[in-house]
Amino acid sequence: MLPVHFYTRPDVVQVAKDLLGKYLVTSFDGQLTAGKIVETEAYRAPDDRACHAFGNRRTARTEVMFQEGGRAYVYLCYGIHHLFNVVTGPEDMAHAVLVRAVQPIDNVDIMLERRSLSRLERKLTAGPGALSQALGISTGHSGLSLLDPTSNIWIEDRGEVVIEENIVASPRVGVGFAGACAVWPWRFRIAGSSWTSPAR
DNA sequence: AAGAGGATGAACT
DNA sequence: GTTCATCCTCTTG
Repeated sequence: MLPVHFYTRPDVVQVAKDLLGKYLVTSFDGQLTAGKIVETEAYRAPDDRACHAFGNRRTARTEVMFQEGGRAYVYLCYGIHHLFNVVTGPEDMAHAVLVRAVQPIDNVDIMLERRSLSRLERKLTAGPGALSQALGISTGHSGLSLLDPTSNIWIEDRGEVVIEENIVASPRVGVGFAGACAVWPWRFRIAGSSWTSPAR
């Protein structure tokens, strides 16, 4: 389990890069599933228009983003998809990292069943809605601590190092509404990974 | 109280 | 490449 100071650093862009190669793990009803994080995006209030907490506006939904780093922020997108984010930064800095894709690692059969798929293919966990479904994460888990030993969701360092040269940066996906912020290169992928989401 | 729109994915052509 | 499912959240009145 990653220590609290990994999450509370003030530079959310750096945390988004550092999450590449870490392992996102869930354990619900004794069913443990895990995937290696291969794609992330950074979101940063108050100056980032694409961030739900743009302008440091607090709502019931975004309140968790203002808490100290190390919690899950999960919200519903397009009425269907549950998108998993990691809250970062100290308290009152509404920063978060969206996990956009993982490589399936542990108990792939359980993930396949949750996604109603019969064989291992990229769409099992490529895309933020897809990986949340594969790992069993939903909006009901928003606000959960990733540091509490009794938590059902946490992130592990399994000793893998992704060097800067192997990180591909590009503009974030689906944020065309965000004006000038839309071109900020805050989407990060592990170079050469075949498990990242399709570019748009 | 009502309406608009979204950090997507799947199934089409 | 295009369409559309589907519902919560936020804005406006």
